[in-house]
Amino acid sequence: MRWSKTLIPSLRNVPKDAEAISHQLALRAGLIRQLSSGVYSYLPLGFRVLLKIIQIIREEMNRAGACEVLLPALHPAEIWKKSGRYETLGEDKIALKNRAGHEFVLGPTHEEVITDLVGTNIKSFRDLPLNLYQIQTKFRDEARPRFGVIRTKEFIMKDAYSFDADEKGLDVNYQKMSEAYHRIFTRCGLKFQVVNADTGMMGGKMSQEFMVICPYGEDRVASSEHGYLASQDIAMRGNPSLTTPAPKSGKPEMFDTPNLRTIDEISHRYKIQPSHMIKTLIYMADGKPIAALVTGDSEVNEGKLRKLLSLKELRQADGHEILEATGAPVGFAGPVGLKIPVYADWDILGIADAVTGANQKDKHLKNVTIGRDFKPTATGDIRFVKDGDSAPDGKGKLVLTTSMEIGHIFKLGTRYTESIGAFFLDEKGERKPAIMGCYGIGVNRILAAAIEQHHDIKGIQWPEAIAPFHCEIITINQTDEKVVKVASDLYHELTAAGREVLFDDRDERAGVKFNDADLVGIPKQIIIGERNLAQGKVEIKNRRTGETQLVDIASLKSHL
RNA sequence: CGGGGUGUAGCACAGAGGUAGUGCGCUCGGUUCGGGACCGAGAGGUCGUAGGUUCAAAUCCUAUCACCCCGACCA
Repeated sequence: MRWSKTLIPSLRNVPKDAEAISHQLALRAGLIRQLSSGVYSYLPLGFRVLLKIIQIIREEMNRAGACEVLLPALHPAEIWKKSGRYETLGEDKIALKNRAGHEFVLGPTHEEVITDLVGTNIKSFRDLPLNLYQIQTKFRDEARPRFGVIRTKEFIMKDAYSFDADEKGLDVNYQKMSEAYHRIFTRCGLKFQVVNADTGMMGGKMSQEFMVICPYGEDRVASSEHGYLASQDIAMRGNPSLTTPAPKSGKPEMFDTPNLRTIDEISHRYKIQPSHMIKTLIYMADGKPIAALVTGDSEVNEGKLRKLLSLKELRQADGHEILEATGAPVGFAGPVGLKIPVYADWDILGIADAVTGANQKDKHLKNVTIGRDFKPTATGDIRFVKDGDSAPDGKGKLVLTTSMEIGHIFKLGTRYTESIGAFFLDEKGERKPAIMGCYGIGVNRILAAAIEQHHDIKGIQWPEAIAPFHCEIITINQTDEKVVKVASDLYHELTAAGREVLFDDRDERAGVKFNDADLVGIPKQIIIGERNLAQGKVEIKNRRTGETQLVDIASLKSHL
């Protein structure tokens, strides 16, 4: 590809307000262009990277025994309604209507359509197992697109769905896919780890996330040096078994806090450590109010609380419900005198003489001590883990790292096959729903992750396997006939030999071309200038190591 | 959906009631040319959009839209 005939923008001349490194470099190196919030065009350089990634995914899916299909981006809402997920899709869903008034969903995910498709095509256990995948654009009306290409409204996903006759079969497929994912991400040059994850709204029994550690991910992973590894959403911690210190005070005392509702406001105003405050949150648990207590510097993990209490539904109470449950408006709840069940995090056992809400408008209490002034219904691990918490196995401490999710695999079970209808007859002639697994990869995120993990101050250092080109030919002086002749001969020769070559044939100064080449990050640079040409030599530079070598033109190919 | 911010040339920004500006990029001419050159001459904008105040609005007011950031949310 000739640089001058390609849509590569002027690389010095690109917005520099981007947050994530991958976003900034993707813009500056001419891979992408923003169209609107969370929607990007891929320019030739970026698109070639996507194609490389897609090719690797195809090869590995094939090895894992999956078959490629292509499902429509528009799904009849009827199918979604059957799964029960349509109503709850909420913000995520982009719906359209046709002229007849029928509603369509612009596919945020494809469990429903694939299950419908498979359901009408399988009859017998002999038709299983089945593993189908596609690589397709997904649309999600993300509330907040972020970090450039890392979270977008429109993105390319490889999604695979397995259907099995029994649990054992699902385990086999799940394992195969897990191995395929390991190979894919390794081939793409990524360092990653696999963590147990929350199954979230998808339901199902088991799921694992493939996480890439980088400073601009949205997710946090908790790990211990003894091998504990889990997403922060579900990470547990060891019981610190705290004993409550003896209170220094006699009894709780009320004080005025006009219009001070948040932990921040009170800790600032009265110089109290947030860790010495009891944050009291009111939830509606299966329709009944409960209180959850954590220290002021912690956050309640609703997922953990829900599990601990075996609840179906848990949501934050609204202002009206809080007033009813505590007798005070939002911001003044506290455990003392509360009539509803109170669940305290273990941390609360470790503080005496704490500050908390008084259940009266504009009032808080100080000198509140657990056990003496209130008795929780139960204590447990109900907050998000923090750096330095002890690991749940009691061995070592937890460390949190920021990371980006690039793949997710689920054992779904029969949720969709039952509701949408994908049944088969087993050996005994019994009608059974197929057992399903689903497996997703964010293709664009691999591109972002690769940049996050492979760059330096000058630009991108593409891993060989997904670099947009194998090498870049740079002419030092595009007006020198001999240089141009040698360069374009070489370009044609290498291209004919199957090498992917970018030919920087612009009439720019050498410095500009060198800097652009380093920014774009193609692994090998072939530098052609009259000085070396006089000796019949050209220079090869390795982008990653910076090493250069002078070689004879004739022997160039053997050096690439 | 809540809180904050920004919309002026392709990009980054300045202008805070009275010829529409600067830097980079772009075009042309010349000198240069192995790590982001220099000189000279140009082209390019109904100042996001709509309404209002005013003799006069990029500037003040109102509404609206877009984008960014922080939260809420999130396969």
